[in-house]
Amino acid sequence: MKVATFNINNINKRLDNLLAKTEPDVVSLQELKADHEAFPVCALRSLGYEAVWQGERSWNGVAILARNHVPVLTCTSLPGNPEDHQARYIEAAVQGVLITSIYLPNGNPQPGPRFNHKLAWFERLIAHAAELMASGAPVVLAGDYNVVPTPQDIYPTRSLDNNALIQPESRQAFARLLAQGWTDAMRKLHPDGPLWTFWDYKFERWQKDKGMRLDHFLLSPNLSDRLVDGGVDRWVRGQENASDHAPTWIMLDL
DNA sequence: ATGACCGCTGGAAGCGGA
Repeated sequence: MKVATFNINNINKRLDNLLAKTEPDVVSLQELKADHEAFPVCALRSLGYEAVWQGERSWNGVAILARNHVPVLTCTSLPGNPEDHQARYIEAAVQGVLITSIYLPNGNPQPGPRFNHKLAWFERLIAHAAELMASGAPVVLAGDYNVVPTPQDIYPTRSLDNNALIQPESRQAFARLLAQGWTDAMRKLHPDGPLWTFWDYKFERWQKDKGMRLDHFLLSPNLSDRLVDGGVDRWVRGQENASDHAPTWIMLDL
């Protein structure tokens, strides 16, 4: 089973290049930037994908696609705060594997209320992940975590010292999540070196290959030894009208 | 770095993103 995660930065602007070459079995999408009714159901179906999604006007939006299968929806929001109506979490089962699409709040500027919101959201994710772990189900926690887990996951710079993505609190939250027993799939496959999944639109970051690793796959213990391959489809970031993220994928031998 | 990008809304700049 090939699973991809992709912050697409508006699904209706980038449908053409979404699934063309890599043919993943499951896709976790973030930043649909589409109202619930504007989700391109028919276009995706013509490409062979069924979907579950949570849309939102203007911002956010998450989806899970499956090729030749209908994802079995289990959750359309992260438990723990009934007042949180942003579309940042969806969860579904595909062929017996529980898949998420996580779009964790960015948290800038830091410090401030937005950063506090990010950390609070992270706590809810940690609590929900603990329940998923305890269930014993095979789980892939896929998504855009908006966290640079370690210094090796970002190009050398001091200009982002105050950025929410690299703060100790953000990194500690990610580490606490991992400590439940999850495996950081991409780092397991590629222990050393850059694994950028995002390059800022500004300042020629793509041309200079100054990126960061924000999109992650966390695997439950019963899936970690099923992991056989994974990578970043960097070529997608180099296309015209690209998202500022590149699709990231793993292969599980089930 | 006092940062030049992109997409959103509304119909101009301002916000959010990371």
